[in-house]
Amino acid sequence: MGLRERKKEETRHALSDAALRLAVERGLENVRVEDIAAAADVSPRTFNNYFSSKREAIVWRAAERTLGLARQLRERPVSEPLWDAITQAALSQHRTARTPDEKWLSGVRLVLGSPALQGEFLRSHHTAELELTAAIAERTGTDPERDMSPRLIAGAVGLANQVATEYWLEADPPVSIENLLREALSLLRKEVS
Amino acid sequence: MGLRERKKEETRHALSDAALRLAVERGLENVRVEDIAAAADVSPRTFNNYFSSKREAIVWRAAERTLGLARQLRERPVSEPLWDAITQAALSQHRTARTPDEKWLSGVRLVLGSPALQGEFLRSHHTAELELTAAIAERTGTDPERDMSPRLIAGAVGLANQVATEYWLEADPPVSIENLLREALSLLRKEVS
DNA sequence: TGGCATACTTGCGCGTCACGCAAAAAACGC
DNA sequence: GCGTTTTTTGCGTGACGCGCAAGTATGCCA
Repeated sequence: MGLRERKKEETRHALSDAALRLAVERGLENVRVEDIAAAADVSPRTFNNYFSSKREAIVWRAAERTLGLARQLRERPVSEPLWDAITQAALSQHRTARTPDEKWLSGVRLVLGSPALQGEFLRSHHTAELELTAAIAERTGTDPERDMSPRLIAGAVGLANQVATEYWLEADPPVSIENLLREALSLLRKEVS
Repeated sequence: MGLRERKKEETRHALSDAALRLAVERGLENVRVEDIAAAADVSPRTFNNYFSSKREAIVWRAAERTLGLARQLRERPVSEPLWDAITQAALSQHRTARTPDEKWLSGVRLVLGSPALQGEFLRSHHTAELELTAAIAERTGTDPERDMSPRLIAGAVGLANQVATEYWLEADPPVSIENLLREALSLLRKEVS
């Protein structure tokens, strides 16, 4: 990977980070694209070469996170039962981050609290689910064009993730997100009947 | 319901309809708020008293549709098993519209095809799911603040709807959406294990 | 029926945004 | 080094979202 591409990745991260940080600090409405660009030491016009809106920049990291789930799933032995593999892959997504990850927490709060960001978030999440669908279909040897089940399973996993996160955010006293996720996944198995 | 509120509803529908129609006709990018307002015979400024963006206006009808599911569910006898009631309520949502409902079809195509609208659509859908969650919790006598299952079931229903619609749109040869939805719901019951 | 209070509409103006275009600058390969 | 390709940047434009205050329609009670 040449200098060119490394720099691009760097800039992308810098912009996304700056966008999230500033938005958490002063609230989404009080951050102009100009500010983000300045924080990443780049011209305002360049910002739009990377992201087509503030929202997209803020949400980008979260989307990456979700794509990681699909990657993790592909790396698991095919001998493992599907649902187990999914559960492990999903759980490992949350283990990569340190437990109280304050930065992520404020990010989640911000995103889930702002209607404008919610839409962007759900959209990116939906896009990432396509990747997960492909990974599942590959593993089960199913054609996702004909059979809805890979898509449905991917959606169910996304749903579990989403709901677990929602409850984790509100939980008082705090609960570990791993437990919530595990519970959500197992409830989905049992209660949907 | 007084004249005042009736007129408001009327304007709201006129705006939403005009927005959808124009967007389908000329493509989202070629419709200005000004055009929508003109088509609904209202000042541009008034448009923003009803909707805070083009996207919101276009998606509004779809959101209403989803809220109907929750309403339908509440009207079903509590003696009926939950999953049956949900299935019937979901199916009836699609029966209210005439089968080939060309208008709805182009709307769906438009919405699912445009990234900007997808986000807005998913967001409104997500909001409507809260209502569905409440309806389910009420019916099962569960506290949705403590127990994730109503939320998960609502999400699963939304997912089935979404996936069924996606496949229905692509199906060649055409398949009835009722069958797809029924299949999605039953796959969710069985395959999530 | 008249008249007042309330709610809705409208015009204006401002700051911001997304993006096309073309020139300058940087990284690459030979 | 040097020409090529890719990226960054500045500028300009059309549109948007919304606050504000004045105008207009509706609801309601005497």
